[in-house]
Amino acid sequence: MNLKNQVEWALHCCAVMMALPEGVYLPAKVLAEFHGVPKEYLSKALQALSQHGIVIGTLGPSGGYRLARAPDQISFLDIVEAVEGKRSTFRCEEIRGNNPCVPRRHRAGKPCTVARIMWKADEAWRESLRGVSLTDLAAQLAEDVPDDVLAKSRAWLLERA
Amino acid sequence: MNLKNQVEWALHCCAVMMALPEGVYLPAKVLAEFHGVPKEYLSKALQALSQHGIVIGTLGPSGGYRLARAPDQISFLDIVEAVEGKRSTFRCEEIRGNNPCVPRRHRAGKPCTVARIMWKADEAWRESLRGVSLTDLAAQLAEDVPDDVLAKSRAWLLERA
DNA sequence: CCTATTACAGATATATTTTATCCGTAATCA
DNA sequence: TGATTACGGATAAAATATATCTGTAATAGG
Repeated sequence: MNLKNQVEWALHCCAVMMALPEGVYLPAKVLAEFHGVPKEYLSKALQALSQHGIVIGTLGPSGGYRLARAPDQISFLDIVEAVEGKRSTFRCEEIRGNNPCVPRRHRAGKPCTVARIMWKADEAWRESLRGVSLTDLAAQLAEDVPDDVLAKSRAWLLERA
Repeated sequence: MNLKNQVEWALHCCAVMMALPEGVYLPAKVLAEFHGVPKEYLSKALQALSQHGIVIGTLGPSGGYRLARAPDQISFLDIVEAVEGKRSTFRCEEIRGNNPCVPRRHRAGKPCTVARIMWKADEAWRESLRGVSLTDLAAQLAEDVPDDVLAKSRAWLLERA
């Protein structure tokens, strides 16, 4: 079980887009080159972010993408769910219904006990992601990444925005 | 991103094996029929549980599987990891290394900031699963499942053990 | 000892999902 | 008008999940 690599790409793209001045858009082509990933496929992830209102895409020359709201209003969960979907990682196939001892009428009732436990763990995962905003990420990046790399990257991106 | 259906099967099988008296083994064939799932493929999951020391498999007639330790010593995480593996759901492909502004030498240092956050969420998921034992599951099942279904199921299984 | 039954390991096959790539369209800016 | 961009849909290739099949070794019971 793996998350799509698009999730990683989307997160890094959002991190990068935080550096954009007001009204400036970054083309998918530039984001793809910066991260060394295929442009066409990355575009699908960016479109998913756009459809979920996390980024804004504009057409034409000087078009591209930028964040749709302030970084502190965008959580990791927003981004992950936009790309990966909101469904739980655990699919309950209701195999308890195959128990030869349970009558067919017994359809209703609570969801499966096993599923409830798995879904709760899934919610813990989401809760953890919900608690981290892009602002939090920026703060961590400021600690982790050397200042010159940060500055050079900003310049590189703005040249191409 | 989905967990394997074998995870669901393995959890339900472990739930069922709690009902076994000392020294009694339940064949994969019976577990498969009880849950309405293909025997051959279920066997792979049971073998994974066996390899990880969660169940014990014995050969020959009257052979089969039983839990390797007390139910309160087996967590959901044990079972899930046995079938699904211990690797994080988030694969970091180190795309930060593709940044054209970062020199090649810069290999070392901390793991990627984005990855650390994703791995932390993964750990929250595991922590949640670690906190639920088979005993906890049994308690919940006692509440959720009607007594007669529980009794009939036990009888059905023991007939075939 | 013989036979039926079982777990187990490995090879193979099928289905589904992920990972792309390609193309046409519409919008936008110079 | 022409270059550039996002967007949507179709298609293709690769990886993974979902099985199935085979043979082997161990074991209980006759």
